[in-house]
Amino acid sequence: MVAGDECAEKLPLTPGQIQRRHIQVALYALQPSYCLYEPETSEEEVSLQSMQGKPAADDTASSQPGRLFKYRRWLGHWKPEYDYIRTETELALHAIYSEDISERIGNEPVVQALKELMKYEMAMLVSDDNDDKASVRTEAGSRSTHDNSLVYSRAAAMVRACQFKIDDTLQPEEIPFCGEATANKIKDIARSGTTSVLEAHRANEVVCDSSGKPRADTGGGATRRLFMQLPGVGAKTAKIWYDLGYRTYEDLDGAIDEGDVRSEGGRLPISYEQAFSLQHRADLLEALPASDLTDMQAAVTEALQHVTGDGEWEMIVVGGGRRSLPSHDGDFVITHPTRTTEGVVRLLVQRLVDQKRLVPAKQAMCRISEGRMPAHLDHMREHVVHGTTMNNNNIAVDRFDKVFGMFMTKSGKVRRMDLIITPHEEYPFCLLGWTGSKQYLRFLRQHAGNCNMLMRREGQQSCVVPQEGAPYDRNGKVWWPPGWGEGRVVMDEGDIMELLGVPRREPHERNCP
DNA sequence: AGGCTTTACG
DNA sequence: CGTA
DNA sequence: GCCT
Repeated sequence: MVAGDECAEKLPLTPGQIQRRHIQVALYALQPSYCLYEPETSEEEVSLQSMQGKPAADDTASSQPGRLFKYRRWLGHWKPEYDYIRTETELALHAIYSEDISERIGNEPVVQALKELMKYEMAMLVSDDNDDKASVRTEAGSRSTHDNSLVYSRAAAMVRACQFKIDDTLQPEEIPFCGEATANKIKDIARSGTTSVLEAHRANEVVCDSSGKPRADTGGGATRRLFMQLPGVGAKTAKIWYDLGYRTYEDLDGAIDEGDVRSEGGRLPISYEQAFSLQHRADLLEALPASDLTDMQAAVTEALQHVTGDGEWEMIVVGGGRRSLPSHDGDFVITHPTRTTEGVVRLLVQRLVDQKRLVPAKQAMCRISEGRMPAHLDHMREHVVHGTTMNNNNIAVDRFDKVFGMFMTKSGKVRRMDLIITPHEEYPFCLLGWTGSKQYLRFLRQHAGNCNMLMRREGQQSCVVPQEGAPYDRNGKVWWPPGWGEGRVVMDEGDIMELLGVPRREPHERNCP
């Protein structure tokens, strides 16, 4: 939007523009916690009042106050400042995503159906290796399965937050991210509990798009999704197995028993990691009882104590478990108030394997990644020094040290366990990022204007490391979002949300499916 | 017309 | 290729 | 497929 860009040069700022800046600050926050601060135009003191929603006098030309007012029934309430929210994404962050609520209202069955559709789309996600970027889009505007899974994911989230009971009188404009095609499916589901596309997937049939054309490579959805539930089996492998004619886990068992595996000259391509998952599928597909989480916590704490001689490590459950959902694995963030976390991962893994609590890499999935945040930081500094624009891509990747492995419980069960180790300064950001949900984070990132950061046409970018210094504008002048200043550091997740200009949400309120 | 995470590690 |  |  040309008008909007010019506006940014002049001020006063609209709430939307202000928030875009918070994002810059918070984004470094969000993922690896380093940020390219967007300088420019910021000598003015931004008043809290303007942040609260009074539009700048001249702003109404380029924005449309109240455009989202039609969603008030969905959100369940409305405040004057919402009139100045510009995007569905930002509005979405004002909702609460709690299973309890959608359950009580009666929309949870619709959520589950949409979620199931999303998973089928992910199972269809096999790189159609043919097209170069030029021919990616087929005429009708329908695109990749990834796009479709995004649609379902967002729709499922919107339905979970929806404050009214959905029935078959639903209109497309009533719920964000639900246009005609999605609204029709939702109506089907509300009426009958299912919809044709879903039934086709469940029956392993080829699926048609909204214009009625059969989509290529969409057969076998149910079977492919079944196979994909095994750790180490992705969309590609699932499709290969399906295409070879396997339909059940028992089929795969049989192939192995008969020595019909490819590594022995047979047909079935299966890695030892995948074979391990298949063998222990009963354990791995089970939801974890709380006792397993405490078991993991105790074993890991002991190991940390043993390899560092230090008992002050902090370890907290993240992932679905922290959002009070039953989960199929144990996710933990580990930090230490004073000690360096460098090099701890390897020692930790070694100890856990020695203690027979972690299945060694030779037998099953056990992946260790050592983060490279220092390298990343150097990289950014180099760009700042040279005044060049750094590719924003690097901001989005997670560079924490981590382990993805198979844990043995005391009761002899095999469970997936993820450990993420972070320096103490990064702790709140790491927590937020690993608590999810995935879709909540997508909204957060999109709101943060992830892309805008690299779209600076000119000028320098300042690199700001949280708690090492203040953000600057182009003139070297310090600029902080309202409520923030020199001495204040991010202490918890809520601070990050505040910097991003979105309401604070407890973990159980971030359950976008 | 083009954005929707993104990419390093094993 | 699969992982978060 | 939905949004800007």
